[in-house]
Amino acid sequence: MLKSDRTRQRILDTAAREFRQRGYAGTKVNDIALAADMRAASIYYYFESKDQLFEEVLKIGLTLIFEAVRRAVEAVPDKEGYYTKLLAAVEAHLSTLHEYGDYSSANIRNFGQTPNDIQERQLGLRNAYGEYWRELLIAAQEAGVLRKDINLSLLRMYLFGAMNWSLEWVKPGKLNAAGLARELCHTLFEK
Amino acid sequence: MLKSDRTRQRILDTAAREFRQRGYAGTKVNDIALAADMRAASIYYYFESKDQLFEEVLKIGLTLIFEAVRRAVEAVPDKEGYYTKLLAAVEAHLSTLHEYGDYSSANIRNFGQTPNDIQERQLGLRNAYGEYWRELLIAAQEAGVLRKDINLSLLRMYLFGAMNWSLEWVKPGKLNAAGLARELCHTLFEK
DNA sequence: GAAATTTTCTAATAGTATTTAGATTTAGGG
DNA sequence: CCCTAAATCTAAATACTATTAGAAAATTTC
Repeated sequence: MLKSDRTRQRILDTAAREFRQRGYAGTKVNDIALAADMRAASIYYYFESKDQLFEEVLKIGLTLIFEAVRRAVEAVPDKEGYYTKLLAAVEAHLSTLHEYGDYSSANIRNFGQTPNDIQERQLGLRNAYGEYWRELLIAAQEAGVLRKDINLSLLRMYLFGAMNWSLEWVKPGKLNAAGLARELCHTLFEK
Repeated sequence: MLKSDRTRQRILDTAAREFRQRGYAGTKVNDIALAADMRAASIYYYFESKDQLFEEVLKIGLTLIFEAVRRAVEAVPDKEGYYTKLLAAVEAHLSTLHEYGDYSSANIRNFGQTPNDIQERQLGLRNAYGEYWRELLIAAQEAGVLRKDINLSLLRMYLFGAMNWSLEWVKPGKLNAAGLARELCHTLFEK
């Protein structure tokens, strides 16, 4: 790996941490630079503006989760059924959410306070992820894992809320994604 | 009501809206002032600093919900049982959350990015609200409304997440708190 | 190991933010 | 109406912030 790529990655990691903790406007380019052990001007060698760096962090936060969930669901053999698929999806979402907690949290915490033009460029990805879950839940309901009288749109929103909120209360390093996922699915779905 | 009190309230309402939309650091005293139809300096007649104004908004956001939930639960006659009490609590949380959406959302969105000294002064209230729910859920479980094998700490966190996330997806003016509460309780609890 | 390229730094610019001081206006009671 | 106190404003002090230009240092290439 090129040095340049490692530096770029270090800036992104540091920026994610700062954006998570201090918010979009509360994070100063200088904070990121000092925490990454360089001067503010050097950031501009890798990113054309603070906004572009922020957008990149947002995108990574969601992309990592989406890909992990998709992989996890596809890895479940069809014969295992939809309860197992849902469990895998929830566990993948939770474990990636926390493994890349600075990116995910930077995204979740700040999205609603992000300038409109940035929000709009992120919407495609967001909607795609929502759509992926929508279809997963429909399939699960058709397979009998969810009662027919459950409102899937609501269920999906409740599920996102429950999962994402874990960033606010799970103590760092204390994550047991499998356990959390098992309990959540146990509460929400029927085997 | 005194003019002075109305102006103070107008500043608070405007500040809550701005803090919700732009975050703690992203909100400028001048933004609040202009949106409230005055000059920035006038804010300082009512609040000693931006921080103090922000703290006040945070506190209101949580206090209103706590009080509404407590009242709602107490209004349920004991003979109705704990499913009804839980339903009342969820509905009160949701409807207050949205009725004072700027305050609640300012609190929920920004708490994690708030400077430490402010966070610490808010913790008492937060913990008290958490404790209130903890006891409510314990009582419900003992009454048989929640299975004995459900982990109540987790359930409480999932419940908070599901409820609070609604601020991010319920369209303004489209809230049906009773419906949302019914569906959420239907999914999480057993009658 | 010298030249070329990449990376990082120092220093300056131009624009904004919070907060204070003190002047000015507004509102209400007598 | 006038006087006082409350409320608001203008203007300025002081301190930050994102970004750029161009020099300096480090790294890579030959």
